[in-house]
Amino acid sequence: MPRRRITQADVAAMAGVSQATVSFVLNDRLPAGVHISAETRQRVLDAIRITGYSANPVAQRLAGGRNQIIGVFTYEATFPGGGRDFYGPFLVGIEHAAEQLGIDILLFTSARVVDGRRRLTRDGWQRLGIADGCLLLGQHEDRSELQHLLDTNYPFAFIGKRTSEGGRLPYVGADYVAATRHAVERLIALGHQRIGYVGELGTDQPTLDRLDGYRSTMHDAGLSSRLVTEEDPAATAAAAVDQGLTALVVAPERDAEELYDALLLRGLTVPGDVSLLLLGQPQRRLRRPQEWSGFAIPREEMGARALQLLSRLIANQDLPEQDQHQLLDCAVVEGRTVAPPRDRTAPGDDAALAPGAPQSRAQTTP
Amino acid sequence: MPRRRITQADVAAMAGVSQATVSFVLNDRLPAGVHISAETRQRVLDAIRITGYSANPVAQRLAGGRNQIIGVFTYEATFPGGGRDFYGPFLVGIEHAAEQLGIDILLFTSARVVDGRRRLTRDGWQRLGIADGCLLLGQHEDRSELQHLLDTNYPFAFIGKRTSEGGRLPYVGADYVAATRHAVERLIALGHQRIGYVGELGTDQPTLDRLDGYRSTMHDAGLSSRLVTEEDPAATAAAAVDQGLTALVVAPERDAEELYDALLLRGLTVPGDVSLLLLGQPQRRLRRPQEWSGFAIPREEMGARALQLLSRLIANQDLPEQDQHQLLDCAVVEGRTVAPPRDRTAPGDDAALAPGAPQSRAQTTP
DNA sequence: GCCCGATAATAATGCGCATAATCCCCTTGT
DNA sequence: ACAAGGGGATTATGCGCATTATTATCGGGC
Repeated sequence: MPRRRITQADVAAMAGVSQATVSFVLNDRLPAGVHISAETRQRVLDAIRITGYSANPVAQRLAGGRNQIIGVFTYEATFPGGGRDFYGPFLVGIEHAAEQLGIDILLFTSARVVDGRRRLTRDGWQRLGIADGCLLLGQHEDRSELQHLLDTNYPFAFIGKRTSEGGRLPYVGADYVAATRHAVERLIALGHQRIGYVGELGTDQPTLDRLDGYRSTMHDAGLSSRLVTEEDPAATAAAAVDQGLTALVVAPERDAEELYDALLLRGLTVPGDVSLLLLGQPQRRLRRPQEWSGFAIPREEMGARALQLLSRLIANQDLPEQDQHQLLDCAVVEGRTVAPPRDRTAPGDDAALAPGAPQSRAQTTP
Repeated sequence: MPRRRITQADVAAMAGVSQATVSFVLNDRLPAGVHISAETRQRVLDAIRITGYSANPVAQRLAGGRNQIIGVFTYEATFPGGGRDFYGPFLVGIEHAAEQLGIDILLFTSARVVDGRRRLTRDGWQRLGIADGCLLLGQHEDRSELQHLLDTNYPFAFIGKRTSEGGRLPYVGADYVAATRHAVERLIALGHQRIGYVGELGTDQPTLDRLDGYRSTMHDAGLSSRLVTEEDPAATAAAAVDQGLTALVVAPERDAEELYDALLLRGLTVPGDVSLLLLGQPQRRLRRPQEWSGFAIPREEMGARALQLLSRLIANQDLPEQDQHQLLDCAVVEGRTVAPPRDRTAPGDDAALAPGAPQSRAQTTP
């Protein structure tokens, strides 16, 4: 173990060539007009092996090269509210892909948090430059920040579908439309007709997609959409009762567990009287995630795929459209909160319950 | 938003000074012989504010400065076996502290994995140089790698107690000795006398500390130690029965849940016939962590404290001994797998169960 | 009147690498 | 015999910053 780190100059000296030659051999790319003979090339490679040289990533980067570091930026401040449960799986996927690609991950934890979201201001921009590119995570991205990324041609990719900026934003997302569609179809197949959508009418992409999936599926089935937008779980439960809904698809931003409790309080059983279907996974950890019927976002795979996408963006200049915008399927979660509607069978007819459905109310609590 | 990034030279031009002067003002440190007047200083500061300058971390680092990046290196390959569940909390703590200190985190996911553990070879060393310092995580560190770190005076800190290298290794660990001592005392206070230690006799620090805590506490109480080192859960259960043990303290490397099942298979109830106490937290996620009596390693706090320690190591040259070696207390987990020994009460006397202990075998399964 | 020291700042250098610009030599065509 | 061209490499430059060495000015002490 030498005291001073070995540089290209050291390798060059040993091989009897110039530092530039070493750099050319390493990058295996001859910038038009430069020629290296096979023999020289081999001498350099030998010297590299003998000295155990490896490039200094800092210098590499400063000189305008790549350094195999990819940044991860989360718009949401991760910690308040245990967002780690939600974002963790993405990171796991990212790390997994990084390991395979021989890439290091830089977490931009230093970015200032303003109004509960991280901002990419002044030093933020500079810090991005450490990495070859950056993965962006979270809902509330900032338009001007995006514009800057595009302007500077800095490689980046989103985790989560993005349609703004004229489709110029590369992303790997989850197919909420199809998943929601599938969920609603599942309820319809069981015989439900009065199916409500519980959630707020935001303009974020997941919400738009879920609403799209819900509305179009209901429409195709000749059923009418019923949106329940009450904030309060008790009010939601009341609305469901008033409208005689037999099933609810619930946006994960809503407190599903509290809705469940509110329904029980009103004397309704789940899924006996009302079926509940969760459209995704909430930020908060559920007490018994497996019990909830719904679908699961393939978060680990999204992370891994996003890193791979970004890696290719960095290598190639441009990718075919279908690679830049990837939508992954969500896995169906069977769960125990879905059953045929009561009104199609004799009241109290337990045979109508889904297979394996629990018999007592206490055990049903997901 | 300027197209080209603003450099110290830009700031210098605006303030009508030299680039070096800007650097001096920024670092607020005058290297003996250099003087900056208050007026000039202010002009530079103004220019910095106006231009929105912020340092390029890459250049900073290349020039031998600090760049507010701290590396995290995990010896164990994180993924196989869901180590994320175990290492995740450390990372959460690290991130939390990083956020407060304005530091970015670099995960060395690129380090080659050999024999299931990451190695800090060739390019590993170079890559460490990106960061101001590095946190080391995991059991199986390599002596020669450590030596290199010490030789090169590279700032680092361990998460987890380290006694090798003559106490020259800074760490933040969990106080396994005290926690185990406390656990055993808890059993003794309940009336247990035949208390066994289940686990292998490794030479890793946690094992040594747990054994130390166990042995010394037993000795102090005038009881004799009984080590059960069988690999197989069934064999362990058999040994426990043969020796008439009424309580087992279990190293988390052992499959506690399978031991539990094996005891049930032999007709013993937990905690009715045998109390179980888990000495820490297993890598694998338990089915019902809260049910297990034992103690919890303050992993988030360890991560945070380690980052703070490292940050201070980087800033100051040397720290007082008690700051370099920190042991944090483990939290007692009440759980439901501990009760007074059967032989002190009438057989079948349920009053001997811990308060709130479940009545049926099925529900007792943690 | 001159040297010394303190003050105030600048020029110069190097970190390790990528890359543009340049140079040398040998072959080929005319 | 000489220009043209291309293979084979080198030298030079700059990335943005920290730091060392150097320059310039001014006020006192003798």
